[in-house]
Amino acid sequence: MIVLLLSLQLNVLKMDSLLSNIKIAVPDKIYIKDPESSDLGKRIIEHSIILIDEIGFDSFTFKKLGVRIGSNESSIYRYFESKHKLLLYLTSRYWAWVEYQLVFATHNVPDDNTKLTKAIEVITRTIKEDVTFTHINEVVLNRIVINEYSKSYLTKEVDSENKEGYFVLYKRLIRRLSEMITKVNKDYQFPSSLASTIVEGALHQHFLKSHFISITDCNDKVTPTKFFINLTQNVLNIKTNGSK
Amino acid sequence: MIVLLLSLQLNVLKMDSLLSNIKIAVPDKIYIKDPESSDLGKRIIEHSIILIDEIGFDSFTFKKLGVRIGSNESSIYRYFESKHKLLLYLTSRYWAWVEYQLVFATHNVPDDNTKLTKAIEVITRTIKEDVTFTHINEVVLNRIVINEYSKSYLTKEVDSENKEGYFVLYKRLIRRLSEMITKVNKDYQFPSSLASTIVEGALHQHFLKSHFISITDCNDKVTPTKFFINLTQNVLNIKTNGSK
DNA sequence: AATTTCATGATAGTATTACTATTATCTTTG
DNA sequence: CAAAGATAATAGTAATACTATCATGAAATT
Repeated sequence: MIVLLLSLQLNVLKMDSLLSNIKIAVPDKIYIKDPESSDLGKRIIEHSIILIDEIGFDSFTFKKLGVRIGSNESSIYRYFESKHKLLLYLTSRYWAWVEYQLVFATHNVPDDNTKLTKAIEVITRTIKEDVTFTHINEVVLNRIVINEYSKSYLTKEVDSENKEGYFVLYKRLIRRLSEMITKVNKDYQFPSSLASTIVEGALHQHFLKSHFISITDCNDKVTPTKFFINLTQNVLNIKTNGSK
Repeated sequence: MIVLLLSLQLNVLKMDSLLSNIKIAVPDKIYIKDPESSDLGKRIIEHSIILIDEIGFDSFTFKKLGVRIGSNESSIYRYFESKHKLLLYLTSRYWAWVEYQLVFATHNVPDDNTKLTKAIEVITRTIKEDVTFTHINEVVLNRIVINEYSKSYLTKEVDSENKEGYFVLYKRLIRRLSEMITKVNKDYQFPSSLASTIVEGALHQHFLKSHFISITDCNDKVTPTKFFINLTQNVLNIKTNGSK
């Protein structure tokens, strides 16, 4: 596992203490050659995100990406053995980034309930701006996750790929949320299912508000965040106090 | 729209009254030629369900299906213009079947809360036996929906296909559930989002309990049904009375 | 300065997919 | 019995998802 530094605007000290806690990493078997290790690799990541967003993962090919970045199909294959692995890589980085944001937003928050609420906010919000100034555009990557993430695990190879560790980031984020739920209400019987429902459900509600508005209440004003915070508060029997 | 009779063991009178209410139908543009209208058509449906379950939708091809049913690839193309349309057809029939079960299980139930609970049971349960004795195996079809349904709408063509009416059955089921939620609690602000979360979330929990057990509490004893009934009761502030 | 290494590029090739088109054959119905 | 309609067989196409080989150019090593 290679530790992957996310360049957020933090001072070094804070970053260090956070990183020692969470170790953001992408399982190294996902790629053949680390795309962060070269200029071409970074261009592959940057433009694959843009291309997949534009034409959809199904129509996306390494050949088209090659044309886009002025490079050769065969060169891209030296980094990723298939477009499926590329998707796995991109979405892993997304979940790693969300986990980082979650740890950052919730550390040093003393009240467990406020902490949970902040966690749900981070997980369910619409990403509006490209926070980091790297080759990865989080706004676009978020759209890809909404539109394509399910395809990365709805395969006949899930079980073997799960064993290889390709979904650790996703699962760890959900487990983190699950633990926060349990801290707020020790007697609640389904913390993991609630957590996985929030993470998956948020993606789904974001999708619905763009394509199936008749089966969601979410829109630009009523956000998935509001829906899931309200839901969680009710499910865990939290008395809403006046404070936001 | 051609009305599609589901051969359940019901007396004709009851069936008539139910059908007049719900009109179970598959949008006819989904297929080129109605597969119910011929023996070959029915074999296509029956064995496509089995084959997709066996090898997964991604590896499924009309050529392989042709070999399986001792027919020719080109003949299958006379019924469906693509395997994507076939998926749309199969899943539409699934949702139509669930809707039918839902209407059947909830009609004449006077108490709104009991009605909602029964509806959630129908939507979230594991299908254990092949109820009908047609060419469609609902147990296997249910597995296909769990593993492949998302792929039918996570495409660049969703909006145009939605306009063509390919997702009406799915949306109508969710709207039906949404209405039941509102009847139980008129003040609840997110009935549609709750309904879509239950339907999608149930599929997801079923998937998780087969492949990612560490992020769900569901298993053979703790069913997705229990989780979602408990969740809904809490979200809608329903006081649990002793009666089951 | 020569050489080895290494990353990338170019080209070719393969099996499969997702179809379309045409023609032949077989079955049903008038 | 003939015509119509359904199905089967065959061929063909462009694209996909790769693999393999060889060339080139730049950087690092000797």
